[in-house]
Amino acid sequence: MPELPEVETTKRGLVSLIVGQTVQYVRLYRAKLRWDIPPKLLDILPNQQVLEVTRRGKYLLIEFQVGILIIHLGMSGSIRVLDAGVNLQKHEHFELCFSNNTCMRLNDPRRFGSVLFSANGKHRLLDSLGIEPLLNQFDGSYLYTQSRHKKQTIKAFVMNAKVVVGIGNIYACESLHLAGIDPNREAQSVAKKRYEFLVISIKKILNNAIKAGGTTLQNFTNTDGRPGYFSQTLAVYGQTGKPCGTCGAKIRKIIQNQRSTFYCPKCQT
DNA sequence: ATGGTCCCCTGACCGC
DNA sequence: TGCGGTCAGGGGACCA
Repeated sequence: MPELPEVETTKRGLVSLIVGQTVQYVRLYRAKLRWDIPPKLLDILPNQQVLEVTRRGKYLLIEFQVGILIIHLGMSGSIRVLDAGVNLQKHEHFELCFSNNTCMRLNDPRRFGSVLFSANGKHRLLDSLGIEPLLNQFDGSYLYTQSRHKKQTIKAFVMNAKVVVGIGNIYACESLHLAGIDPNREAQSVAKKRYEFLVISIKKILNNAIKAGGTTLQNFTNTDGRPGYFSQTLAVYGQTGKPCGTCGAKIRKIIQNQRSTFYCPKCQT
């Protein structure tokens, strides 16, 4: 579920709710996620204060004096903060309970998410990540340079986290549509001017989604427990057969690298 | 190095 | 109401 805007929205919720709180205890209800949640967290985190909550790509980073908790929501993960003692719901696998009698719970039905820990603040999964798409350094020149000699499709290219983080399937489709670029094109065949427009499109799409609180899809729950998202208009994603808002042609769905791609065959060239 | 494929898992939905 | 098939927002591991 979560793409960058959802993770960013979660991060903002956590900043307001748990920064400064001290962990009282940790509970592990089901350790088997993508990787096992390290049981040592039960010993390490109690009495630790949450210093900061940040985001790198789609990873949430909860910083403590002793190290950082690294959380990825995978396809179906969500986090909420609620009063301690509220009945455990299905698929809630992990919780941090704080001394102010609230707790942060991770819910992840498909269990593609992960909870990791790093004592020194570094992690191999974070080391190889590309640039943040909302920073100024992410611009047309950067993307153009990275794309040279890349034969993969431009859609796979913009979704490559080693190039730029946080652009998932929905927003890759939406950004390419806004930029008028055919997702089937080879990355190396796209001109610099078009990359400049693509970068502007990516930033606009992501910022709009963050402003909207993320895109509502199935089971995302905001950190305060309310379904925090309202549906936002998607121009192409999931819109197979509907008329393109730009040119009126029918939106088409294809499969690229085992993922669905939605695009307008007429105005994306 | 690069790029494509596989797969982890559960739930929702659709057609019969 | 049940059953089987299909699909889903991620992304590391693995293979050519």
